[in-house]
Amino acid sequence: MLDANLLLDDTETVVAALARKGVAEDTVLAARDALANRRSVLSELESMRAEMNRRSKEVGRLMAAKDPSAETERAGLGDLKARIAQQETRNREAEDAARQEMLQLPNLPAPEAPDGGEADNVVLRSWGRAEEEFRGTTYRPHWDVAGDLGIFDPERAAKLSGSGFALLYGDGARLVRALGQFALDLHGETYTEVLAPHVVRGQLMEGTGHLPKFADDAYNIESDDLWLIPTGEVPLTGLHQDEILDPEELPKRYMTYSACFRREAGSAGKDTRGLQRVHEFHKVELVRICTPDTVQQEFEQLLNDAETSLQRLELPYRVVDLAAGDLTFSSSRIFDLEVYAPGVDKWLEVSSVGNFTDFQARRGNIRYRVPGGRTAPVNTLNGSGLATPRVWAAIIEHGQRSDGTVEVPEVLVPYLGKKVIEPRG
RNA sequence: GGAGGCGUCGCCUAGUCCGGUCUAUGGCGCCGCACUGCUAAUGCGGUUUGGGUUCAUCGCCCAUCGAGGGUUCAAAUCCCUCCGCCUCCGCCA
Repeated sequence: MLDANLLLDDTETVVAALARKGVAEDTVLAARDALANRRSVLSELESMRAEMNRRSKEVGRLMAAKDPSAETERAGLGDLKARIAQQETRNREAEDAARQEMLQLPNLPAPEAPDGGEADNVVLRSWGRAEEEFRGTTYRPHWDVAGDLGIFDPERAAKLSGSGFALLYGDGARLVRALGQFALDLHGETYTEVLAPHVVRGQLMEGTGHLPKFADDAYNIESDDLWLIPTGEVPLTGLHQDEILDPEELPKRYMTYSACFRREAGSAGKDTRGLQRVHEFHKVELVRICTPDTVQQEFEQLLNDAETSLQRLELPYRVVDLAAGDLTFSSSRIFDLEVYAPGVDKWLEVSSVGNFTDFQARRGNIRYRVPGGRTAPVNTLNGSGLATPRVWAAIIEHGQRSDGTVEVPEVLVPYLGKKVIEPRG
């Protein structure tokens, strides 16, 4: 949620900033007008209530004094009561309208984010072997390698749950668990490990910005009015909803290894082969909650943490600075980490490290006590510490050998219990 | 799933039966000031949250006693629905 006062007092700034995210000026102005209208309706309602409160107390005094005019005064309040009821209806409508408009507005992009859309994303740096070095050698896609090893079975996955689900066996399954364990151990010094529910209230989804606009992307359990989390970000960021935190206890750093559920509505058939895009996967998510004055530093550390995971796994990756028009709804700045997968010959997005400034904090009502005594929204950040399906695919493609076996990165050996994955017997 | 109990401004707590001086009591904690060589103790004052008005302060106004409705001139208090917690029973890993 944007700061209502900023939108009211400095509409031009908001219009200009959101234009970079592709939001039409009319949309912003509509929200501004809805806010202004709500404010004037509420103001009117409040003065009516003030009058009612004053005269009601007077009735009480007159009745206690046995004053005969009490009954007259009491009866005279009926009209005011009716007018207040009408104004309350108007106020409720104005408030709902303003809220709906505000929930539709995305976060402001950071001034430093590049202009333009997806085509204008900037590759900041690369790590590991260059893409060109893989030319001249034939790499098979992970679904072929893993299929032949007998550790990946998309056909039966479809039988169980429909298209877009994964089914892994033996070392394939164990590799997922190894990756999760590896990432948790790697980041355990910095982050508090959390095991949170995978099923949450809509309020939490709204807090992170996944609702109401993107309801079609998430799985909803209607019978209980609950949602399957699309990312561990949702419960971790939601931990402190409606709380006022002591600045002494900030920053808070949490991580969770969780399943993630995504309907991927609208993206069917696009780069979906193998494990590139699945409805359910496992991920270690990193979340930081801090004050605005430390957010930049926390952001850099978070990016560094996400990169460290890939470096330890010896996977070549690049850091992409997303252009304003390609930023997600709730973010102000995002650095994507993309791993090069030689089998599919593509850069796979494996982590999206984002700064959400106070946008999620406003939606989720997460505040801290400013030294002066006032409260202010905190800042939130998150990024994948390790997302298994695409990293899993990259490891299979990089480690494949001519005899069909797969050599895994050294750091995973203790977790997998072996250096080479061989065909399942 | 069933029965019962409970939910008050950081924590504990009074108030709810019987609606109006509740502008929500008291204690603890915390903040400020005074006293004091320092600390402690003591005294005085302040301390829910959100919004509005104001350049800002002070002040004033509105809402807020788990949430949402209802009754009433008036609701912490009466009625309804929901949520959460506790105890017992059932079921179960």
